[in-house]
Amino acid sequence: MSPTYVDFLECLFQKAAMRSKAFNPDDALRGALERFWSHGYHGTNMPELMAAMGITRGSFYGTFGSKIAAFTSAFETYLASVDRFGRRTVSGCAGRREAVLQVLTGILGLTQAEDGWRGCLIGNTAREAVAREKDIQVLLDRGMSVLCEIFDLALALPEADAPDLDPGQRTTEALRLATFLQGLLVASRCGATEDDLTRLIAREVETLP
Amino acid sequence: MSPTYVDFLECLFQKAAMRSKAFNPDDALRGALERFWSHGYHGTNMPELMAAMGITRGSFYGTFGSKIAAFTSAFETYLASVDRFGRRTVSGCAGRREAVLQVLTGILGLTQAEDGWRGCLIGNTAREAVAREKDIQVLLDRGMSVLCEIFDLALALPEADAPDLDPGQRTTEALRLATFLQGLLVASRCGATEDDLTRLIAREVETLP
DNA sequence: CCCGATCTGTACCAATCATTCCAAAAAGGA
DNA sequence: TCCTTTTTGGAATGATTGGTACAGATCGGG
Repeated sequence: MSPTYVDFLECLFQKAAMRSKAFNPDDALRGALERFWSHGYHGTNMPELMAAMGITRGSFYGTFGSKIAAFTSAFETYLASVDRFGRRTVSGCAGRREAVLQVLTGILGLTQAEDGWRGCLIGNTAREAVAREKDIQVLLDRGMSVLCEIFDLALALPEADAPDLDPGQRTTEALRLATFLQGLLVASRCGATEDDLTRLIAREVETLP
Repeated sequence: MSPTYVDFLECLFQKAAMRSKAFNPDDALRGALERFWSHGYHGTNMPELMAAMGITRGSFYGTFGSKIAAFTSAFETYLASVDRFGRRTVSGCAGRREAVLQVLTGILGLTQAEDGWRGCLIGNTAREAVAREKDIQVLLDRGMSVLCEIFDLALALPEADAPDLDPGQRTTEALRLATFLQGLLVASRCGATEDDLTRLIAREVETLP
């Protein structure tokens, strides 16, 4: 009997007695994200990175390949999380003002760990030398798009006593809010107090069309 | 005749046959600023820095002492320039809306060199690891204050068809504008087009109280 | 002219960078 | 238990970091 497609599939999926990994790559990636987020790409060296990931050299290079590759993966994880977080936040709100308020304070809250030093990984990376790399540039553009999309979703909610926004208006406002959010995170590292930030957000929500 | 105060002054100012420097320290500092501005602190190594300053190792360490000291001086230069630039811009405007528009577009213009990569040295530094240094933190706070002060000055101008702002209102609005400006510069590195930025600024000026 | 300070360039320092190699140890699958 | 894979950790890679030391060339002031 000649070998069949089933035999081929057997070969395709054969794991050949592979020992299961002792660490969870997703957990390790979350550790990497935590570190890159609070200390940046250049501010993280390999010993620190691998300590944050809970693995050693061999496992790191065997699984992730290089520092920049690990960063890219961690960045993707970050974007996916922000996206989920934003959508969940918006879906829990009734009106557009409330949604914008919740998203702004929510993301600002995410960034306040470590004495407000984490900031937003997108904005942080945008200022780093590594952002000159073309691959990273693509990630940054995607990051800003994710933020804009979330605000766009928030602005699509109806608001009592105010007419709905048309798509063009929404796009501009969404970009403005994403931009403002990035500014907030810079301000938080330049002496702005918690009170300042709250006041700025409130003012922003009030003047929303 | 006993030595007099004049003799002391002579000693005080005596240069002891010191040969005048062949380079202008201010020019060198401007070169350092140019480099730090576009490439950041960690993105600039000593050969690159000294090349940008137009001097060699001996002169550098003899005059500026260390990389971080040179950065600090360059940062001061930047703050002084922004301060002068902002005040001059405001003083050339009649109304508060015009002044804010001119300052925003003016500073944004400063930052657009090198394919928009320079950004604002204040915001750039805030995202770098070196910002954890206490001395640098002080500079950052001062930087944000300078920006706020300029916007405060702009907002103090009268505007036809709108009541003057009280000082408290001015302070909040100034912080908001400085924050927004920092966000603009992040956005400009994350795929926002020239047109986007112009639209954002216009929207900001329109909704000014 | 001459003394001393500045400039130039090279060689060197120890530390750190990301990365590779390897051998021994540990552990899961059969 | 045996085999294979993964993990571990030390050693070493070559490149680069900021900083120092020092020679000789250069030049300005007295």
